[in-house]
Amino acid sequence: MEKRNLSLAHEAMQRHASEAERFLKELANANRLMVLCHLVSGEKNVGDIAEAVGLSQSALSQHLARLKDAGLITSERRGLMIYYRLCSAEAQAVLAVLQLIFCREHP
Amino acid sequence: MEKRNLSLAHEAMQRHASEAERFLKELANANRLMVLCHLVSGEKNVGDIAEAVGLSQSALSQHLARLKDAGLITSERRGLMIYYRLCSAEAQAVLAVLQLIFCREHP
DNA sequence: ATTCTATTTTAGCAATATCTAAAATACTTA
DNA sequence: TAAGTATTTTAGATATTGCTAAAATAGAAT
Repeated sequence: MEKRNLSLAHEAMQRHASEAERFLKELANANRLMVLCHLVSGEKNVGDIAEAVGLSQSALSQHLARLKDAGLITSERRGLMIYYRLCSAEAQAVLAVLQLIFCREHP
Repeated sequence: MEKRNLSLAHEAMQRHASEAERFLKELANANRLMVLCHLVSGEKNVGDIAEAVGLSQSALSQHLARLKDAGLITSERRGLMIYYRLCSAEAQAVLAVLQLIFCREHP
């Protein structure tokens, strides 16, 4: 039973690690991080985000689709524009830690 | 001065985001995450880690070299074996958050 | 010195990521 | 309905990732 427990623990660890990997890969990109940081202060439309982040609309749209597919953001159309907002508490938690680490005034 | 401040802020944000990206890319891999998690409980040699994580020594060695290069771990030879240990408070902080998110008993 | 054990390095390959440019879609307004 | 605006989708090019297999190193033991 010891061996079986160990391999069960190992499989659980692998499963958790794979989930964490999928999650972290969404964040591990400077442009997507900037998008998410901009969304922390409230919803924004694509054009506004593109300007803030400095990306072509097409490139940004692909990032947004990815983040939405991963469940980190949601979108809502109102008139011509489509507004995106953060919807993941987990992402917000990690963003907060990253901000402490990388966005200090005096590193 | 407004425009210049904005672009300064934007450049600072880009710099921070790029640093965070480099950091996150090191973590955004299930095998490296498992390595780091094993090192949280203290130093280990390569063979032990390879067995715990289930990777070939060569593949593991390449991951370890990467993590070391990124400043997340250090190594020390004692006799035949080389021991690795975690040396990044930042990595530990993020690992702690990830554990809360992904390693709960009841998700 | 030769051999053994632990680990690293190199080369090469298949899969993934990310951009640009061009075409397509969706809603609005004239 | 035609034209305009906002956004998405597709295609393709280039770079990066992460493995395996084979060769190279480093220190220990015989």
